[in-house]
Amino acid sequence: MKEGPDIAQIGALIGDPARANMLAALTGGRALTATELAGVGGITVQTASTHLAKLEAGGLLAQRKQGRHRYFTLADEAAARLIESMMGFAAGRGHLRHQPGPKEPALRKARICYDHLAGDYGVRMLDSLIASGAIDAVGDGLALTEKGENDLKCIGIDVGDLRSSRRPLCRSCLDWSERRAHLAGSLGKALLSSFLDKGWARRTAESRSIMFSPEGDRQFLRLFPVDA
Amino acid sequence: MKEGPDIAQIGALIGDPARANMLAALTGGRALTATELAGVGGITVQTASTHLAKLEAGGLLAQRKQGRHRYFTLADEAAARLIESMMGFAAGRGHLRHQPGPKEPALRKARICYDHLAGDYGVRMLDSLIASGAIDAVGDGLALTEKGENDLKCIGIDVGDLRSSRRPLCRSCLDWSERRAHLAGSLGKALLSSFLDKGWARRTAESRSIMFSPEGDRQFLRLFPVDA
DNA sequence: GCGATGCTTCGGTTACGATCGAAGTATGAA
DNA sequence: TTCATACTTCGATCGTAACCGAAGCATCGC
Repeated sequence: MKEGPDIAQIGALIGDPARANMLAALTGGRALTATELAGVGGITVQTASTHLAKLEAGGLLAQRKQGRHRYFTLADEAAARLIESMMGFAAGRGHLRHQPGPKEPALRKARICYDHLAGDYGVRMLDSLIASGAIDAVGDGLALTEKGENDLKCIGIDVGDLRSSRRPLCRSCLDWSERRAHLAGSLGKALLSSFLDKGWARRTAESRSIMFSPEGDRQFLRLFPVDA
Repeated sequence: MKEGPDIAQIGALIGDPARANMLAALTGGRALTATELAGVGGITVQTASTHLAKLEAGGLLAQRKQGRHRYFTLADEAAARLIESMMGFAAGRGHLRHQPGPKEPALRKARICYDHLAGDYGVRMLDSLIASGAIDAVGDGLALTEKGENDLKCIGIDVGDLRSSRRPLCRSCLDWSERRAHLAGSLGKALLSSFLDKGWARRTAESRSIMFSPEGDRQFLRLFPVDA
């Protein structure tokens, strides 16, 4: 007389309105912080925190700690498909909205994140490096390929030097405006430095935004094309 | 600032353990009565009744009243897929069992239901008629085709006579042992009558079971093959 | 070091809904 | 008709979990 309880567990997780709103907001594929998700759910951060812990324990969410933020995403492809199939079933009734992100366009386009490039351009750069085979995305990590090492040498970056530091060469960093990964690590730092050195871009005094010159813009877009 | 509430509603419906057990039991595709579902859920019939009403209102279940029973099934293909995708997601954890049905083998094989054939043979007959194109299953209803009319004439059933009565020619009737549909209506009655007339089968005195003779059995199985 | 921010944990309140007993309705059988 | 079965509705109880205020960590920026 024993039953299959797990379907009830999953259902109950999704069944709370606040949690459902959070999950729906995450189907956009972008990572959101606990505070943002609290807003989405219409609850306080304390309550959101307990909800998020339950969702994570239930295998629906994954979190990624970054500084003092915690970025939450749907756990995996399967979780996303489950949520979407439920939204599909509920079609004909209520809808849902998104909630973009950032404020200043300049910050959104390109800015500094510790020591590397973030924003639209940062995301674009990593996407392009992966697409060209310069970087392998293995699971959550990033690895420079032999081809990538050669490509970088062509634009004046000697990876050998970077390897000597004990800091990781490539690290993936979650972008707070794009909510997708960009390149961090010593290589990310080196790339941004090279852009600044070449005069393609400069830091602004008061803000974190990076201003690309017209020529720098052209070079950057040529070097890191997006085809998709 | 408005959200998409329905996913939470669906989740909450599935999220209750008793309801989840009922839904899981119904993924077998067979219809179950409220009392049986109460047993499945480990609750009393009163509680089950309210649960079933909610599930029906939520679009997950459909019910079919038959005599003093109410047979519940998953509402449709979409509902079944949703439940199964949730069970798939919850895979690796709890399982579920089935709960067959009937008692006496003779009743299970063939019995009378008002005036037509029920049980394994009744279900088999309808399946075969549909497979051969004699009957079209359109939605919940059944319709005799031209081919079917000719086929029936060959075995001595004149459909013209049956049409003259105001009783529906074909009706689908839910089978309490097989939990699948068999053929009722005036055609169902006529078919059973012809079996009895031919001496293929006879009613038993004390029970509702129908006893097929060895020869009748052979003829019936030849006439209504199952290929799948 | 300091204060500010982002998030979690703790404690206590509150509300919702699952549950069942009892009574009511519908159908079938005798 | 009367009784039995299958199910629903009503009413009341009770447990669980959502919720928030306050306090506790952790991290960042200075």
